Amino acid sequence: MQDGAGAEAAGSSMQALLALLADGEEQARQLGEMMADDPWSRAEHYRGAARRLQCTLGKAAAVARAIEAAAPGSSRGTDDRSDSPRSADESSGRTTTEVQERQSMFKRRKGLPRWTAKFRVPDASLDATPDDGFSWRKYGQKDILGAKFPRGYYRCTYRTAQACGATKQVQRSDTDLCVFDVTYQGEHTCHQKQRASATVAAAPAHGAGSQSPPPPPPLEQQQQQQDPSMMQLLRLGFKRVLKVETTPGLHDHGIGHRDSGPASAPAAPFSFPSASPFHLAGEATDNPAAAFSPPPASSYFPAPHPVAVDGSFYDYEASPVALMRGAEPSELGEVVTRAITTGPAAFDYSSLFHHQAELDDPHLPFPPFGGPPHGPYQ
DNA sequence: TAAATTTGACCTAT
DNA sequence: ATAGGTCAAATTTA
Repeated sequence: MQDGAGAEAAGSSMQALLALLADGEEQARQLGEMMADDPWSRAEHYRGAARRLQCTLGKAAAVARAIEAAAPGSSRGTDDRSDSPRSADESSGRTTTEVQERQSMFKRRKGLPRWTAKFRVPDASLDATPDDGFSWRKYGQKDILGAKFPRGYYRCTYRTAQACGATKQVQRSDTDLCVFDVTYQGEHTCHQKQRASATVAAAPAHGAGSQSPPPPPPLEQQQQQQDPSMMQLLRLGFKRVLKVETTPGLHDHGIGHRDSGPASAPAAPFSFPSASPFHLAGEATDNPAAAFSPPPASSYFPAPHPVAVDGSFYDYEASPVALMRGAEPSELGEVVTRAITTGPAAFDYSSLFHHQAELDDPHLPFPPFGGPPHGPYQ
């Protein structure tokens, strides 16, 4: 529902925003070319380009905020346009702005942190789904090429109520009916409390919730570095470099990043129930990648870590694994092992994760710092 | 009756 | 053109 006045006002701003974004895109592309053409040139070049890009994106963010303020409700958080009828949309009545809005929305979503987990249910015969204690709402199902089972699409139950953009995709393994590959995207910003008891939904058929908390990521990889918050990073002017791990064949870097600052994320977006129904599984069946995760995840958890429950397991995978699972390398971007911010205060678990950032622009020579370059947004 | 799921159409990216 | 992802009307469930 777009309110007339607001929408109009937003219209021109939107044009400006789009223009700025286009600029940013172009600048990023140029930066990428600079890199490609002259990989040995001095850092100043890149710094300058990065600064420009930063500036542009900062302006874009400002405009976006202005739009948001002018037309509240019309564009909620990550995505929300629940009521724009699509079927009836006069096929041609779409304005280019609408189209672009939609596109940018897609990209925004694409940029959300993404990680994968495997769940095992005790009984393959049941069409059970793993339950991690979070409340999800199924919004779609799709047959996937090459997969025996359809993939289920879920989003946080509180998506509209609390503008929580967390989503997940659940895919039953072709080979092991007890196993489910669950891909999470976006962190929970809602205030729902993760049910600690959640038993792997051995739960009969439907009902049951779903699962998956983005708990502690598998800090595999040996690398450990200080990972200041993104804002800090920006403040440092990209000085501090995150170690990026590239996947064979690729040379652009993806960097896990936190999308919009936890809107109102009070503290840790995720909580770890003292008794999670899952326990990390190192036995990721087929992938050698499992070899990467020697350090028992448990050692990273400050507190009681997941406990095994009726044979279920829960484990995180980093993109390399995903790669092995047949994902498109290009779609994976790279993995960035993020370090732990020692700051006890605002300890954000999400920074522990291996975010699988997916770059929209493969030319981007540096991490997609989605954050506005100017101070802490908000 | 409200909330959740199903399902086919629609949309975007590749 | 195709595959994957999302929407929303219809339907089912609580």
